[in-house]
Amino acid sequence: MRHIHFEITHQCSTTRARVGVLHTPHGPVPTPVFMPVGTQATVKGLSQRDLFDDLGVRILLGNTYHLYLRPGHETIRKLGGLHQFMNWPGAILTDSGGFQVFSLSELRKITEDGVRFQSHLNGDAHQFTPESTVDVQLAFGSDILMALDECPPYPVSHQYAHDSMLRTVRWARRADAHHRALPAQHSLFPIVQGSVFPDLRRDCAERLVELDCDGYAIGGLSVGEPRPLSLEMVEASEPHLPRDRPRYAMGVGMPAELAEYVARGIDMMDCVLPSRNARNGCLFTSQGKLIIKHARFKEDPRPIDEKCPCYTCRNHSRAYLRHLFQAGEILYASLATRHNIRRYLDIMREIRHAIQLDAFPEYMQRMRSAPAEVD
RNA sequence: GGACGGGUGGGUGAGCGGUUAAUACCAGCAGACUGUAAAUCUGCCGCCCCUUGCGGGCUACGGAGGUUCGAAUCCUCCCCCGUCCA
Repeated sequence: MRHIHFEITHQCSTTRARVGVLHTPHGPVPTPVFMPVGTQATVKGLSQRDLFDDLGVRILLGNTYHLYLRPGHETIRKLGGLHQFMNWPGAILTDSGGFQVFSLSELRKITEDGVRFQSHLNGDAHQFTPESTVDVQLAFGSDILMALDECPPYPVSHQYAHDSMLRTVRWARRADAHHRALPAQHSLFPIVQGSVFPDLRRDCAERLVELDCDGYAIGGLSVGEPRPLSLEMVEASEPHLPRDRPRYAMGVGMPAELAEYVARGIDMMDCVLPSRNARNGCLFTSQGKLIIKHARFKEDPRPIDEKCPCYTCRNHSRAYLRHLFQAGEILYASLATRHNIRRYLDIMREIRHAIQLDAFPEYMQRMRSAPAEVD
């Protein structure tokens, strides 16, 4: 029984890229798609109207660990689920908390049963298991649930990566079995791990495919490994995943890398870079990155990106945005985030368009020779 | 006129005989950020020199003298500022 149906409409004749539609209970999502990260039921700095109506976002991320701790999944369930709680009309994918195994490594302990977290909010202990994280995500009413996994750091030994990967597979089986036993209308994606070892990646993918899930994720990327390795790990995993299911590369990437992932068969990506970097003064443009706090923009009347059609670029100058940033004004975060998310979504639109025209390799060539930084 | 308190690097403000070119915060200038413990974090921040290293030189804690091997730190005088009493 397939709850999330994936329809492939175009395939690149040269690369492994494809264009399709992810049919979710909360509407269709054109792929390849970039999913903005809304960890705490909000993409920091933007309203749901900004995201859905203005930017055209159709799928967002939420986070199980954070929303379980606050406000609590039962609270969200009582308020009608995450969609109703945050008034989001589009689809929602929730991460399982597996990334917090990595990012909050000082505050957790891994056992065969699951992960015991010490809350970063108040120190309370909370046990996360493959089954409980499915339950929590079902309470949210997520369209796509992620299986609990262990995201190991980099570097890690082959032995550790191997043991960790097998545990992640066992957890995925438990999560899948638990999910199938419930009257869910949503889909559970397991996550391919294996650190930077191609043999483990392949092994992991092959084991997870036996679960016949609606989609598969490739995790454990961008945890400090050299950039090329991230792409190599996708190359090692993707051929072993079913061609007719969506593939989700978790936590990537820089603007110039998006097409690289798509070329390797990736349909879904998410990353905090556009939102976090926006707040920290790093803006992405068609001419490369622009650090808005640089003194050279103090009296620059131009928009962030002359070619960008976003609200921020149509209405405000670099000088004004720099002023807002320097002054610590809250409007800055909103305007900057709106621009960066728009930039990512525009790149994805360009990618889809290029694939539809079967001109994707040429598009990649242009992206590879694009400037890294605004001059 | 008198009595106290105080004048420190762009600002606020520590230090009160050597380890002080001088704590901290702010401002300023850069760097980082990849399934968000992040509107965060890191570095630089008197001038000059050597591409260099915990490198060298110069100038600096209101001003001028003095005590001392050594002073932002102690003494004398002067100039400012604040509070209080006339």
